[in-house]
Amino acid sequence: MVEQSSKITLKEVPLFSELSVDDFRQITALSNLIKVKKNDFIFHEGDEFKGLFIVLKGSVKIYKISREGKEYILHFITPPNVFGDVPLFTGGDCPADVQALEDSILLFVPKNEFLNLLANNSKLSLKIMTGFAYRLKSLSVKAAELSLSEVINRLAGYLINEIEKSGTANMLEPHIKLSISIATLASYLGTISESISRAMKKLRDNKIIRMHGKTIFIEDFNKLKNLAR
Amino acid sequence: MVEQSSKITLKEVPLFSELSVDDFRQITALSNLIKVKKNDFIFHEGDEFKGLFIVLKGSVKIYKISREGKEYILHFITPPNVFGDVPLFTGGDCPADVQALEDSILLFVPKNEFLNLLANNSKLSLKIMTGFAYRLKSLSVKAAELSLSEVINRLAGYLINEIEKSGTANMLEPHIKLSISIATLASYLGTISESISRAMKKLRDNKIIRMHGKTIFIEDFNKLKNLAR
DNA sequence: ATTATATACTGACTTAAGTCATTGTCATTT
DNA sequence: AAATGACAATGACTTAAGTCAGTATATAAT
Repeated sequence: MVEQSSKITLKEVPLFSELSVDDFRQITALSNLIKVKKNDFIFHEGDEFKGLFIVLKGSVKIYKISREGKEYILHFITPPNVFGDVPLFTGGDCPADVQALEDSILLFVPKNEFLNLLANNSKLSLKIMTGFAYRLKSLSVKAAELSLSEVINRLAGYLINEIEKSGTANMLEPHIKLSISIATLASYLGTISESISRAMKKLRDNKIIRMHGKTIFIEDFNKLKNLAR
Repeated sequence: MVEQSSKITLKEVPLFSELSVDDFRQITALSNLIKVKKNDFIFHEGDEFKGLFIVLKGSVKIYKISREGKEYILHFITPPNVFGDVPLFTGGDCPADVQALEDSILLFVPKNEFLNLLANNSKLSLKIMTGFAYRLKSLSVKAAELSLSEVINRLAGYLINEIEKSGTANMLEPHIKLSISIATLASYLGTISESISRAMKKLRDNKIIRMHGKTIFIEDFNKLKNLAR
């Protein structure tokens, strides 16, 4: 998920690919590039909402934090995707925390600029709607899995997804490189690192996966799919 | 949540309130009214996606079901709201199950009709985006709560929300009428009816709520808020 | 009113997964 | 090569919440 970290130029941001020359000039004039280091916070839940961000390089996590400090990661955002767009429409303050998972470059677009752009650009609207729709779909699955599936099933689901993104799904031995720590993966799957360790061990013991460092080889894709439902 | 079941006419559907006379005529010509009885299924996960629905009267639940038959309710939809709009943008089949919670009247709009309408109507786009944004926000909270909070905290959060919707939040004793069964509420909160019964009992024992049949009176709003975080 | 059927509540028990503490394994620096 | 620090794995134990079974209380039907 974090591997595609090559830098993207503004013109390559799909969200902006259909803008008129004038609109594009306006956006570049009013937006600004923000460089953040690994673990830097972009904003916190409850902060005043000022505008949206596009990830050009690196990756960030969008997450909620409990009173006791436990975190649940809603989304990982990688280039060339957007975050901080929801409050454009709902109003209110920042609804979650955002932190950089690695050194990253973001483009910040002030909310009013973006809304003006949106009013006159149906293609931009369609992109926002489509992005929202995909996120709703993935969040729906995540929420349902938290309620209906056990840790090992959620882990299996995550691995299947990553395999599909990796393009190795049809190879003899599909594989992925884990680009995040076990603890981060645990936060994303709504559990703790120990439970992920134990679930991974079960998958290894049952000859469903094999691990070489951070690389996970899928030895039995069917069994894994079956676990993921 | 289900109490506002008075029937809404097509002109009163906010989604359509800004349509031109021509567009409105077109929509009414190509859409159709569907009457469903309590417990009727509107569609199932995996069914071919044909278009979206607007709830004019009654209410439906959007839910996912596990292999073992346990259900998790993602949303309740009441008038004048929409469902089945996500696949318009993501493509693919119906992503969840939908069942009527009571006798209901729905308006069905075929997907291509709606997409045509959308292409020439920026106000309609804005409404869709806003609806998506609110749903993303509420689903984010639901998912995070499943991971970070216990049953009693999620129940407290639900009660707070219902109280706020009821308009009795500032009365001496805020109250709501539970319009759904304990089992349905449990599915919405990602648990089972027994656990909701026990959580309710705890709230009663601690003098946070009092119950008269289906009506719940909040005796200590602050304590309830504190439980909900 | 009386029975029937749903829904809700309660207790006893089990289990998945969390907590805590310890040890093991890397990767980086000196 | 040794040492440091971060991350990962494992074992022992606890706990929230699930399962199962039985009872009580509604709501509806005769």
